[in-house]
Amino acid sequence: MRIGEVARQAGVSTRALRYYEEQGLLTSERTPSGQREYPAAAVERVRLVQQFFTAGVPSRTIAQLLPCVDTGHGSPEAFALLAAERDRITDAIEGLAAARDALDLIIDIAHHPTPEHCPALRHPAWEPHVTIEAAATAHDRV
Amino acid sequence: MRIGEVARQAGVSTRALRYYEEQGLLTSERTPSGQREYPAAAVERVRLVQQFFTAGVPSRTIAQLLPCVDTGHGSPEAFALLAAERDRITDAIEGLAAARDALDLIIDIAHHPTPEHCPALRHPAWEPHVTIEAAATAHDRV
DNA sequence: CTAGAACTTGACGTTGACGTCAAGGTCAAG
DNA sequence: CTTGACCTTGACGTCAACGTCAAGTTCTAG
Repeated sequence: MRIGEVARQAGVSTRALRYYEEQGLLTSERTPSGQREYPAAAVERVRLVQQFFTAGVPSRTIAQLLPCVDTGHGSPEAFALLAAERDRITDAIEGLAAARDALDLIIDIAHHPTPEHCPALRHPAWEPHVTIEAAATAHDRV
Repeated sequence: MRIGEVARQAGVSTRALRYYEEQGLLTSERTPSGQREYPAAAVERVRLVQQFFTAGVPSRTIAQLLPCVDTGHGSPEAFALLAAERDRITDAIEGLAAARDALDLIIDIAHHPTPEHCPALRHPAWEPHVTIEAAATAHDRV
């Protein structure tokens, strides 16, 4: 496979694939003319890399994790790195869940015309004069 | 409260607070000499903003959400925005969970010296020659 | 009154994962 | 052989959420 096909099947840009290679996340053979040639497994590889990027893992860290994926074992340092990333992701999930709960609360309040039945959010609420200005500005923008 | 105290209590930098104000996420009174003066509720406000940033909500979107938080109700567009962000966060959580599961699987494999008992991950694995190079490079770095 | 901590605006720097344009070489079809 | 899709390297642009420095003003403690 050449780069365009991998990009299509993995759903990323060719620029991204060259960037991955530059960062040591992906390798390629070269044809005599210099074009990159990938095995079919490259598509799955790219999807895995994308998954890590989505999880907020930086490329340098991914480059350290991938050998463990390939060999199926790792040094103690790599193992610690794996665990640290896992914990970091767990924390990130909790942060996201908290934010979603906050949004759900806001949605719930906004869904009922009488907001005073839920003082939990209104207690630390903002000053009224601020609200009015901000609401007006937002109304112009939305 | 002045800006330094809010920053300390909220656990952010003063630069961040000025940035929030610049982006319309935070307002302040001014003393006659021009210094910013915040109510105590500003700390909670900043924490909420931080929570949204953690969830990956950009400042422009937060600026559109906050009026709903303040007033307790929103326009249909704002309501749709709330729901869309909630869904986006839900998807992000799923992505994170998937990445964490992938890491857990890697950790599990790396934890047992015999990786062949789990062909699920090794099937789409990378070419061996790539693995060796990458592992050596990673060993140098880790 | 004076030192120093805290504050102001303004402006440029940083980081990461690419986008995008430039200026070409390569490959398949007709 | 030519056209057009696809590929190459190189280099600069982007965007967001601040960090950081500059140069000056203000508050506070002694």
